[in-house]
Formats: sequence, C-alpha cells, structure tokens
Amino acid sequence: MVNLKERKEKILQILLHHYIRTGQPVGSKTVAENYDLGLSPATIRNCFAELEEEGYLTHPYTSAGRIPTDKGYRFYVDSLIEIQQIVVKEEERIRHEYYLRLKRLEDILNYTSYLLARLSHYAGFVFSPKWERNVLQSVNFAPAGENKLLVTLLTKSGLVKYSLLDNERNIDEERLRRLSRILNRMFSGFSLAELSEKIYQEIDREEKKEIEYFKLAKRFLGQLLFSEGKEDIYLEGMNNIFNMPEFKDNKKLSDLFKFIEEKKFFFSWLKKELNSIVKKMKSEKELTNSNWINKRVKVTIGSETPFPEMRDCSVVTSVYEMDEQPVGFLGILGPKRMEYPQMISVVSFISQLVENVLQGGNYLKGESKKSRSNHPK
Amino acid sequence: MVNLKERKEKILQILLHHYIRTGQPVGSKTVAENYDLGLSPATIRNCFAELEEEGYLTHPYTSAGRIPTDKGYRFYVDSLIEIQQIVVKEEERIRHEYYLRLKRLEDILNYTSYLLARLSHYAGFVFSPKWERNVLQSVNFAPAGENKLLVTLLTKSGLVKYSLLDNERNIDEERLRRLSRILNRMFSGFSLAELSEKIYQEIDREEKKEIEYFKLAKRFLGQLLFSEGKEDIYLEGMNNIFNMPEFKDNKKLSDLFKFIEEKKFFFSWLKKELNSIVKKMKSEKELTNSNWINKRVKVTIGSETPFPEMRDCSVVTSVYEMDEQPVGFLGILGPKRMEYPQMISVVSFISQLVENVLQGGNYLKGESKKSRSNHPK
DNA sequence: TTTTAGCACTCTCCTAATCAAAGTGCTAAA
DNA sequence: TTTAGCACTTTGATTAGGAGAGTGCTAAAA
Repeated sequence: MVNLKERKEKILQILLHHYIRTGQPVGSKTVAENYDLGLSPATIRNCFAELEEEGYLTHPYTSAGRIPTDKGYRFYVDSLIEIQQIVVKEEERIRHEYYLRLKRLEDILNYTSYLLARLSHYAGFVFSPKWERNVLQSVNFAPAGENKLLVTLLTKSGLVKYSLLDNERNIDEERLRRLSRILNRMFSGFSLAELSEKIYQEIDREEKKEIEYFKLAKRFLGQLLFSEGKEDIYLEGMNNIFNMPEFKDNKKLSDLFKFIEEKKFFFSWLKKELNSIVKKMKSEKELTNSNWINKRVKVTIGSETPFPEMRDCSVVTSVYEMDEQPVGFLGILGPKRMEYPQMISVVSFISQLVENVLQGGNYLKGESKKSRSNHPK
Repeated sequence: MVNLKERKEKILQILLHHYIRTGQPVGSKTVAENYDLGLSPATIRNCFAELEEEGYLTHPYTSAGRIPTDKGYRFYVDSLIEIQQIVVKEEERIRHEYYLRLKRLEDILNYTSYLLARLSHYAGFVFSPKWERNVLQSVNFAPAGENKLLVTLLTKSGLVKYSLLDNERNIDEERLRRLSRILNRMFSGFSLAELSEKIYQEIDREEKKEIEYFKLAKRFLGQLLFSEGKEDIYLEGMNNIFNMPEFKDNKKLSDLFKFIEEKKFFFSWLKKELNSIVKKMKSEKELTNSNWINKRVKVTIGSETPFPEMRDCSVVTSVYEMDEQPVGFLGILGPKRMEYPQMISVVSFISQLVENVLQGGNYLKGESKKSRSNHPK
C-alpha cells in the first residue's frame, strides 16, 4: 500500500466520510468550511488534484466536486476507517429471540438474513452451512406408505435433510430400524463428507450378514447425499436498495435486481472468493489473534467483482464457523456508498451470534463437547 | 351486468385489446384505421364519450386517447375475452420435470412458482397446501441426541414437517418407537385438523397403560402442530415487473415491492378473499360442471383490492385441490394491463398440473385410493 | 518553497418558451 | 344516424438562457 502523506490521507478520509453521508460530490470549499484543517480551499484543491492523479478520486464532470474511485474506497476501508464496535440497541432482545424461539436451522438462517437486512438497512444474505462439513447426529429410516420410505438425516447443528425414496418393494419396519441403528452406530460423529466416502468403502470390512443392509444404505443415502448437495441462500431486504439515490435510474436498479435474483452467478463467485480468504485466514490465525473478529470480515467494493451490475454496490461478508471449521458465509449487500464502519460491525456481531447459536453449547445444550470427543481424529 | 349495445361492446373490446398490447392511450382514429368496423373516427368518438360516461373508460388528460377504467377491465375480463386454451410449448418437458425430478412438496411448490413466473413473464406465487387439510400418512419419533428428539410428520401429499424437541430426560428408542406406532395406528388417514382435535379428546377412552404415551404425544405433537400452523408462500419473478412501463416511475415500483415483500398484508387478504370464492365454488360445482376449469380462476383487478399499492396491478389466481378439497392457491401477479386470456390459461393449466402431481396417483403411486378408504367417514 | 487569493472557464441543473403531434368536442352537413 | 371539418387542449420534445458550484491556473503573499 502506498504511503500517502498524512495530510492527504486526512483529506481523503474527510472526503469519503462526507461523500458517504451526503451522496453529493464534495468540493474544496465544503471541506475547508466544515472540517477544521486550517487550510484554504485552494490548497485543498491542489491536494485533490494530486489524489486524483494517483487514482483515489475522480470527478463526474469537469467541474463538479470530487468523488472517490474504487481505489479510494479500498484505501478508506483498509486503512482509514476506525473500527468502532457499535452497540446494537436491541442486542438483548435479539439474543433472546435466537435462543428462545428458533430451533430449526432454516428458521435461524432465515431470521439471520432478516436481521442483517434490518440492522443494516440494506440487503442481508446468509449461506447455509456447508453440507459436507456438517457432522452427523443421526439417521432415521421410516416407512412412508406403500413402497416408500422417509429418510431423515439430522446433523449436530440442527440441520435436517429428508427425502422420500422409492423402493421396489416394502421393507418392514423392523429392518428399517435395524438399518438406522447400524448406520448410527457407525457414522454418528462423522462429517457428511466422510460419510459419503465411507459408505462406499466400509462395506468390505463388515461381517457378511450385514452386507444386505449396506447395500440398502448405499442406495438410500446415496440418493439423499447426492441430491442434497446444493446449499441454500437466504436473501432478505432487497427492497431497501430502492431508497438509494444511486439507483434512482431505473435501468441500473432493474439490472442489479435481475442479477441478484439469478443467485447462482454472483453468490457462487462470492463463495469461491471467500473460500480463498478462508485459507489465508487459517494461516494468519495463529499470528494475530487480537484483531481477529474484524479480520475475518471481508469488504468487496464495486468493480472488485467481475460483474458490471455490481459496479455501484459493495458487499460486507463474514465467515462463520462450526466446530472451529469455517462452514458458511453471511453478510450484507448495499450501495458502494455505505457506512462501512457500522456495517462491518453489524456483520461481525451477527456472525458471532450465529456461531454461538449454532455450536456454542447454547443451541444443543451440552452436546458439543460430547460430540467432539466422539469425532474421530 | 349492464347489457351494452353490441357495437359498443365491440369497441370496448378492441380498445382493451389494443391498449393491453401497446400501453398507449387509444384514440378514435387508431381504432377506425386498424380494425375494420366500417365506422368513422367521429362515430367512434361518440361511442367513446358514452362509454366514458358509463364509467368504462377515462382519459388521462383532456385530449389524449382513452384508457380503460377498472370497471372497463372488469367487463372485459368477465364477458369480452374469449378463453383460449393456449398451448404451452414445453408442456411435455414441464410434466416430465414434475414427475421425474421433484419429490418433496417444497421443491414442487418452489418449481411451480418459478414456472408461473416464467410462463407469464410476471410474478408467480404459490400458497402451500393448507396445513390442517393435509391427511396424515405417518408420524415418527426418533432420538436426536441428549434430551432431544426429532419428530417428523409425513402427509399423504408428501409434505414433511419436523421439529426438534427438548425433553427433560432421555426417552429410550424402544419407547419412542412404540409411541410412533400407536399414533400411526390411531391417526393415519386423519387430517391434521382432526388430529389436533382428537389428540386432546381421545385420551380418556384408551386403556390405562397407554396413558403415559398419550401424555407424551400430546406434548410433542402439540408443540409441532401449534408451531407449524403458518403456511408458506412461494413467490418468484418479481423482477419481471421491472420491465413494465407502468412502473417506470420509481416510487410506484418501490412501493409495490415493499408492499409485496411484506407478504402478510396482501396475501392474507387474498387468501380470505379466495376462501369466500371457494364456498361459492362448492355450491356451483354441481350445476355447471362444464366450464369448471376456468370458473375457478379468479381475476382481481387493481382497485378491487383495498391496497393503493396494488392500483396498477392485477392478480390471476386459481384454487388447487387435494382429495377433492380446495387446499391452496396459486397464481400470477402482473400489471393491470396484462394479457388476460393467456394468463388465465396459464394459471389454469399450472393449477391442474399441480393437482395431478399432488394427488392424481402420479405423485404417490397407488396411494391415493388406499388412503381414501382408510379415511374415516 | 508552500500557501493563498483572484479570476476566467466549464459544466450541470432548472426554468421558461416554443412547436409539432395527437386527439377531442362541437357543429353542421350528408 | 353518421360523417366531415375545425377550433381547442394538452403533452412531450427541444431549445435557450441564467444561476450556481467548483475547478485550474496565475500571480502574489507568507
């Protein structure tokens, strides 16, 4: 990162701050009058010109005030903003809501995306925890009418996946129960990724008389594990984007909306992007444990994505973990001109909260320890 | 319904037709030139004036062409449009998709809303089947970690509801299994509404030794039935509304969006409205069995809802049935100026398709008959 | 050498003015 | 009862002008 002279930095910061608040291009006079730098507009003009030359600022037309470029935003986010741990007013009520009312993972994630939207006044999104990283709590096979059975799969984090399967003949309850028991004994505590591997290997090592069950298990679970690979995205509050003056041009708004609703494009890009961050995180983790909470929050500004539709937007994301493994992402999407300090704080807060709820012993009381000891090395 | 003179009706129809296509106010000259009525613009002007006086037309300013009022739209929809059974191009592929790939109710409904949006080019929505009308297939209790159990509830239509429940102590598997069996024996084939009633009554009549199980059942199912009362709404394709010229005014669009995303208001109104239609349907059913398919499609135009945000929109809805009981609604939401004949056709087609998939023996093969005989009179 | 004051210049935004186009309502003729 | 003719109204697009805001440059001041 280039080391700008201190005064220049100060001016850049002021400009960003002001521009984010007002949305209007900022002129030299405005800066001189409203912030007490002891400098005349002319001096500030010179400074502006330099900053523009270096690529931090631009002006929309020959003689308007300056607005930051993406590079300017980036510098601001990386080195100029003071991280302020904002106090979320309703913190207590929110925690309460989580612990009391929300049991199912779907509900938790849904509420979380809603919450992100409400606290940020922008759009909130949550990726469901990575399916394959989830640790199996139990499998259950139950008869479900003629030639049908219902397979439910419960993970430690409270995620339930189910599937209705066909079989060419009825399997009696007793055998289904036996099947459930065997699988639970063998695989409880394994991650689902391990499960889908093992289910194809382990067969050979088992006693002959169980082999029939394994064939069944292979068939049933194979279907379920295979079909359930995709992860859900919870997205809420896109309507908040409507109020933003940067989208008063209808075309832009429309493009953005269509683009976002086509979840696959943007979010899968984001996921890939974040996965690489996660790797970096891991290696850094030992070194700088102090600033961790905010280090794992990632800000992506406008053209840092390859998508033209996102050119006026920024995304603040955070990883959330389960069993000390990063398993999912959540964050907010808003205009580039957003209040980054607050947003970073909100995302960070929520992400920690989700982690607590998902694994911190608050959600499945007393479970987490036991489960971890179960977990094979 | 007032009986307008035939020529007037013809002109009204032409105007509607033209206006819906172009979105521009229609003038007398346009009508005279493009449709051959053998009438001069002046005559048509006179006719317009009469129609306006009667409330079917209006003009946005002193001297533009005419546009229909809501009353005009209503007359058009009720008596002027010819119902045309449009051929959905991909009909075969769509059926295939339903029967092959979609097993879980959630997936079906989700796909349906997507399909409605795609075929209509507007927004599509689906109400999940009324919870209490669903017929129980089976209940299953499974242990789910320390002091927890997983209750799953499967209905004949393939709807699965589940809940993770706390209990102050562990209940061993054997007892849970016994509980499941008892409940299945007693309640399989009953609707969930009946179930939630019976579960509170039946206790007394049973043998003493089962009473403990009933207490458990009451507690567990009570929680599940109570908490799961709300129905889901699947909504897709709101972005299609963006292209509509009537919403080029950003404020309107924004209002509509916020209003619709606040699902409760509009959709709960719609539900109430439709429920009353359903009652009327029932009594008419015996009489006019012929035109039935389209009779159960309902069009709601702009100000026929009490919501100002909906003033430029229309909704085409259809009831869908299970076991000959209306259980849910689906439809599309678009601008008032929509191609009603096609839309009615699309909604009608999809609603029949959904019925087939949900109950017609295609979804749970061979189940429906047996289940119905199980069903207590 | 750095900062400041002064001034000409540029560009946007707002308003008013003008003009063609579209369509009506009315009157009188067919 | 229908039609032709014509004056009238309103919109929308275009143009022009002027105020406002802010810059860049130059020369003076610190």
